[in-house]
Amino acid sequence: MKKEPAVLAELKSHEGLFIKDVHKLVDSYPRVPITVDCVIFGFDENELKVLLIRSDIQIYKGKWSLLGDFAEDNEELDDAAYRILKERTGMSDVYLDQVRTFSNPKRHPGGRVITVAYCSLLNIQHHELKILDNELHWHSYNSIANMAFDHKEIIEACHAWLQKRIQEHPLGFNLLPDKFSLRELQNLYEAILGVSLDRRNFRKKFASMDLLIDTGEMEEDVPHRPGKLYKFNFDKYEKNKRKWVGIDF
Amino acid sequence: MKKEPAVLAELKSHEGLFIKDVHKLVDSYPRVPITVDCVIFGFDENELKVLLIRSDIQIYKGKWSLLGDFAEDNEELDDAAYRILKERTGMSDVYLDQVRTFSNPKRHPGGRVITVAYCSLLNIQHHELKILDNELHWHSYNSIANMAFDHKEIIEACHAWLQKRIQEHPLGFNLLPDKFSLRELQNLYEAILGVSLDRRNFRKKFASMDLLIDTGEMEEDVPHRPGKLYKFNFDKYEKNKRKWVGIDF
DNA sequence: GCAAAAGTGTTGTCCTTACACCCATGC
DNA sequence: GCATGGGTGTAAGGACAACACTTTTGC
Repeated sequence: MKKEPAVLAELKSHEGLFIKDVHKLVDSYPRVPITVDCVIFGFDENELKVLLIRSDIQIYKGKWSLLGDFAEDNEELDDAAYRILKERTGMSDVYLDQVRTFSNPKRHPGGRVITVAYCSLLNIQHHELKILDNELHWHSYNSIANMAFDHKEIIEACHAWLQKRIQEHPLGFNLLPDKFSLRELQNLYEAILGVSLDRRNFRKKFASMDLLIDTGEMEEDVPHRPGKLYKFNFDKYEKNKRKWVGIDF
Repeated sequence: MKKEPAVLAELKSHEGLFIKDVHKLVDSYPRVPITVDCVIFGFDENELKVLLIRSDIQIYKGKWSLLGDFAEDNEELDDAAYRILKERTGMSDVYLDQVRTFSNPKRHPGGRVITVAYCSLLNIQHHELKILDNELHWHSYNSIANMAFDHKEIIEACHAWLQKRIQEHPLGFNLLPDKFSLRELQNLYEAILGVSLDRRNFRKKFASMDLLIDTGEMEEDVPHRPGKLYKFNFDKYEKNKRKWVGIDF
C-alpha cells in the first residue's frame, strides 16, 4: 500500500489512529485558486447567443472570454456564479446550473487554476445589459471563435449540456419572453439542436403535453397573420413530473 | 459597477488596461484545498454495492467515508481520481466519470474544502480487494447510513447520475463479468433502477438492439437450467452511436 | 417429479413521422 | 392579390406494455 505521509502519521492519535486535529489536516493539503465561469445563453433573432467580454489579459489581447471570477473565501460556488451574473449583468433570478469542472493544470497561463463551469439561460429582451465593461455583449453561438483560455471547450461542453437538457426539461422557456408564440418556441429548439423540425408535429407535441397556457393574446407587429401567445405552466409541470424508466442507447 | 480591487488595477498597464503579469494575478486569488471523492459502484448477489472505508477522522469515529484524497499540485482531477482508485484498490482501466463539485463551505469540519465527485463502476468478481486498510469493503447501497462529511449526499448524487446514465449508455456492462447471462443483466438494471421489469420485454429489447454477442457458452454451476452467456459488442455500439432528437418532459 | 429459471409470440395501444391544404393578416 | 406564416388531420409504421406456456437442468 501507499506509504502514509509523515504529516498524516503525526496527526493520528496512538490509540485509534484517528486524526484529531482536522484543521491541521486541511492545512496540510495543497491549495488551488478556484474560479467560476458562466456560460450565459440568450436567444434573439432566431439565434442562440452567448454573453462574452474581452479578456483582461495581455497575452489574450483581442480574444473573448467568459464571465468569470475567483470564488471568495467561504463562498459556495453556486453563490459565486450568481454573484458574477449579478455583478456583470445586473440580473438575478436567472436559471443557473453547474455543468462541469475543468482542471487541466495548463489551462491558465498564470499557473494552476481550477474552474467550475456554470450554464445560465436568460431572456435577452427582459434584461437589458447596463454594464458594458470589456465590450460585454451577445455573440452568436455559431460564430464563436478566438476564445481565451480553454473557454471554447467550456462553451462547447455547456452547449452539449444544453442540447441534452432542453430535450428532457422545460429549460427553453427561460430564454423566451413570458409570453411566446409556438413559432418562437420552435425556432428556439431548432437553433439549439441544430435541426429542423416539422411544424405540425412540433405543435401537436406541445398540445398533447398540455403544459402551455393560452393567454388569449396574440402577437402584434408581425408582418403576417399573428399567432397566439402562450405561457408555460410551470406549476402543472412540477406537479406531474414523472419518473421515466426505459433503456435506450 | 463593481469597484476593481486595487491589486487588479495595479496589474493593468496604462495603455491598454491589460493585465501583464498573469502569475501575479493568479497569486492574488484565494486558494482552496481540493479533494476528489470516488463513489465506486459494484454489483454482487443481485445488489448494488458501494466501496467505503472507515473515516480517519476522530469526530467521525465509526462513520463511513468515500475513498478520497486531495489533488496533488498540478494534477488533473481525472488523474487524481484514477490514482485514488489505483492506490486503494489496485485497479486501473476502470470506468470513471466526473459527476459534480461540492463546495458548501461547511462541508468539512477542518475548514473549507471543495470536493469533486467521481463515479466509478467496476466488476467485483474481476477485482479482488487486496488493500483492506480502514476496513475497506463493499456495502450494499440500500443499507448505507452513518456517513462522514456530506458523503451521503455525494453518494445519492452519484446514484441518481448512474440511474439516468445507465438508461442511455451501456455502462452497466462494466459492473458485470465479461460474459453474463440476460438474467444477470436484468437483475443489474432492476437493482440500479429500483423497479422490476418484464423479462420477455427486457430480452426482446436487447435482442432488437443487436448489441449482444452470443459467446456460445452457457452458465455453469447454477441450480437450474443454464442460460446463454453474452458479451457486449462495444465496437458495434461505438460505430452506430446515433444522435437522438426528441422532446420529452 | 419437482423446483427454478430459460426461452419464446401476439395483440393492442400509443407515439412518431410524413405529408398538404386553407386561413388570417400586413402590405 | 400576394407573401408570410398560422393553424389543422390523417394514415402508416414502430416501439412498448401486458400477458402464459413449454423447455431444460439440478436435485
